[in-house]
Amino acid sequence: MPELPEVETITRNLRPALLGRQVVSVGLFWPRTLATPAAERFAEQISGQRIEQVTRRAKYIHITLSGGHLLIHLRMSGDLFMRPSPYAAQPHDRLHLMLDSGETLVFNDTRKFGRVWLVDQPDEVLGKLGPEPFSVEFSSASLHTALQSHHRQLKPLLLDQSFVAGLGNIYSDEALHLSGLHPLRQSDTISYEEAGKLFDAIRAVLQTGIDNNGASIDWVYRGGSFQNHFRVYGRTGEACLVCNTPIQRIVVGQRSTHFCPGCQLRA
DNA sequence: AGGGAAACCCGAACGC
DNA sequence: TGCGTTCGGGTTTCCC
Repeated sequence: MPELPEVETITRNLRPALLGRQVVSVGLFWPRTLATPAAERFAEQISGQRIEQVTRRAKYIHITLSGGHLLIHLRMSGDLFMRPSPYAAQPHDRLHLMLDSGETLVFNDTRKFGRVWLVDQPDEVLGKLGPEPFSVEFSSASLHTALQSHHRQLKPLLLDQSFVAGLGNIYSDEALHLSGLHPLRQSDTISYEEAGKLFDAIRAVLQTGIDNNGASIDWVYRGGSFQNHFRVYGRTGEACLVCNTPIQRIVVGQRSTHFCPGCQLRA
């Protein structure tokens, strides 16, 4: 389930194989993968375009083309990788982009949640995203202000991509534990000092994830090792690494939430 | 405005 | 063993 560190890793790995290449042709095996535009026009619109930039914004992979922008969201089970052409479609392959390099960019997605956009303006897709966690716009002070401006539980707020962009279920749980904050705390009760701890924790868990090439969870994304550093995620009933209290699992906003009742007081 | 639920999906895990 | 059921995960959309 690619979150920011996993997407960062995938983007970094793909960039050298994509930069400067031209899209020769397209294979589309699950039309609903295309969020926009219409499937029948996608191939003709993207063919012949050159890849000028490969970056990441939140959990989106942003491929700047000579005449547009390709945005890819892997959602739960999506994966993106290069294979030598010609490449016969494998189970769960949704989209192939054949490049002039003799390689094919493969979008494989078991659960069909992933989406691809081809737009003129990236903001059509990225416009509502909140601050990038590592940007200068995101600071201890801005986080505190933003927390004060809502009356919401911390966990769902961290998952809200318009609040801060890129945190998923795993990294939210990890950040809350690292900062010692209960997932059900109301955002407007967070002090300036606590906001500072949360800010540091968000950056720390994401950076550790990136340093470990992301986390290998499920059978989908592989390669990273951050799962070996989880403090609470998936450790229900196991001892907290800080205070030995058994990690508890609750459901918040339909999402499984892991926390330590010893370190993360609800007060 | 916030929160709950459903929808989109499928393989793994579980229950019998 | 084999079947049916439940679950999880990111995001959007709808409803209260």
